Amino acid sequence: MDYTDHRAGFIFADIARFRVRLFDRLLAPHGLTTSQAWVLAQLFIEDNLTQTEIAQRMDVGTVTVGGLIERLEARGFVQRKVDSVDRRVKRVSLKEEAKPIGRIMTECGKQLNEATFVGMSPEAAQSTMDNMLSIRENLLVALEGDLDFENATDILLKKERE
Amino acid sequence: MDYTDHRAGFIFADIARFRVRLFDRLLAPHGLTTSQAWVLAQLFIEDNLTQTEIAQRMDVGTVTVGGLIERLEARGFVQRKVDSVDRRVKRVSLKEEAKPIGRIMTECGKQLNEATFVGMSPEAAQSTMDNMLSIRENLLVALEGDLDFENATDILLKKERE
DNA sequence: GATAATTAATACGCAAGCTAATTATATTCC
DNA sequence: GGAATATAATTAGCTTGCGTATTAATTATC
Repeated sequence: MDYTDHRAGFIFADIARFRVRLFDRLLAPHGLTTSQAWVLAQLFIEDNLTQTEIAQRMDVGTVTVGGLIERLEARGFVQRKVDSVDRRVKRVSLKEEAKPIGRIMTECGKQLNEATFVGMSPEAAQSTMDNMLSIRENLLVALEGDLDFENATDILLKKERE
Repeated sequence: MDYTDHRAGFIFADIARFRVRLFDRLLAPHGLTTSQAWVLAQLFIEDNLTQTEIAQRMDVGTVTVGGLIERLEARGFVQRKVDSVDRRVKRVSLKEEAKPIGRIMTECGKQLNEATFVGMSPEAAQSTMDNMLSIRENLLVALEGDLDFENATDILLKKERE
């Protein structure tokens, strides 16, 4: 399939959806979803973060993070405490119950990655990831670049005039 | 970043999310969302499909497709008619109002792909898409393969016993 | 020191994706 | 022919993600 093919665009979405489906399956026995595990992963990297900090690191809205943490709190994995200095912020910290989850998440991630790269050489897998990283940066630039996209309708009209 | 890095997993999700955000922005002036455009794309390829057929082609549940088509119908882009032979099925067809949307979608997709592959050689872009296609197939196999994943907890316990 | 602007979190609503359960129709198998 | 099975679509409920507006608290400005 040519990479400019319009169907190519859906491959990115498909892969993400399929990976979430698989990871959800792997995590379900432990009462976790993919996104919730993602939040926990942030806290394993650095604990006691603000909700806004977590949202920034995940490139997601504060509202979304708020909901995720609410469910994680209900399941007893994390706790929220109002910051003593700035009473607007709530700091999220891992509870003891969450500690064993870390290794499970790592193991599930490993299995998912194995399934993802089946039949590919380590070199091919690595170069794909490198390119994916570039693509991610490109998209971030496009998103922050205040949408320098030209209106599609305008372009079409212009073409017709030619 | 090493491709076995656990953060690598989030790149797939990030790219998909970012691309949807951008595509939604491009389509918003035309009253369409990314997923709705995806449905229309199926109908441009072949019109008068069953909801189940659309769901199969999109690798999505029939419920999701039902909702998407309901909104597309409300916007006047498609219509649903009960099949004359089998009254259980509803056939979805494009209305005249949807026809001009086709070229707009193509143009938006082109812009999105350009933003995606900025700074990459056509060869790199093509090989990335080839690899992505393999990955997509791998994940489909894993999904349909009735979950041959071993329970992560069991694996961890086994390792501890060693 | 009061007022304005900023910031953190939340409430609310929409769209999308999933599962499970329901309804209506077809098909298959005694 | 009639019961069991299968299929198409829908309903209802959950999680996630986004946008906008609101509330509470802090910081900046005059």
